[in-house]
Amino acid sequence: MRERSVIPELPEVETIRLELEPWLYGKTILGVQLVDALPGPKYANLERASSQRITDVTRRGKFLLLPLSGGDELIIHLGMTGVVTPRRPDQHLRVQLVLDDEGPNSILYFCDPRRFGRFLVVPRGDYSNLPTLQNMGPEPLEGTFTKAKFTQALARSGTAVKAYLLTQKPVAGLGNIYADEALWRAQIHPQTPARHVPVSKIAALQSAIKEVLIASLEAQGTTLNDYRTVNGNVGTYLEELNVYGHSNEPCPRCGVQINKITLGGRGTHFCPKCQKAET
DNA sequence: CGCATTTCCTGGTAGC
DNA sequence: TGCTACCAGGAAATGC
Repeated sequence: MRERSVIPELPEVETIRLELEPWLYGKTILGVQLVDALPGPKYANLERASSQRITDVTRRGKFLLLPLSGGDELIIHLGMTGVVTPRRPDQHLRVQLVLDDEGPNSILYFCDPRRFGRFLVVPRGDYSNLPTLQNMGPEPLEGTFTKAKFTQALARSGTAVKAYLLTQKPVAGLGNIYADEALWRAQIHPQTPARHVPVSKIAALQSAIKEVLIASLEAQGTTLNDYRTVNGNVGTYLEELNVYGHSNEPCPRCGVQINKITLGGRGTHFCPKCQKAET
């Protein structure tokens, strides 16, 4: 297990899931403690995890879902800065899970400097207190992400397509980085109302989303800052980003300067020439 | 109900 | 150097 600094979207969460699986699968939780965090909805029912066995390590969008043997489910969302690690962090420790494991991996630490993450227990499959998970669209890399469903979802919203992608409703797992990258690939202006995305470009957007996520998964995600103390691998997709973080640099496709605007309160990067507004 | 805006939170950094 | 001000953003809450 490693620590890493990312803003976790689907590729980063899946990379983390792949590392967690061999560690956590089948382990029993012996105890759980909240540390430097107040009880509340972000840590709901955590005490229930104790004495249950982790029967699977799965993911839905950006949520890690760990079904437990007693009929519950442990849900971990990393937010912006959440880290799951067997190494005790120096600060910002929020939760520790004691596992029936010997040696250096016997405690799982959840560290979360900005406190945007969540670490809670629900009855298995009961997402009524997690509306984003409850209303989440299809997994982008599974067969359920069809052109027909995607077209219908886009038609339902007049919101700017970038902001709509971030709701997780048309498709799961996109965050600020990959939404910008996918729209650039498909040559769609981020401000275009979702239902005005030309029919001729919907398939391109669907493909772009899959391509960007697959390429990032292969690179083990994007690591945004230059942690020098990290041991272990660091996602390298940062080098392959075309627009995110590239404002005022030339568009790799046409050479025109990349613009940065605020959309839905989020930094949004696009090429004003390749990505024409549809209004 | 639909959509836009604000809130949460703190490390990093720009500017003085 | 040390201070202030501001920026980053996933999801939920709030506002209209």
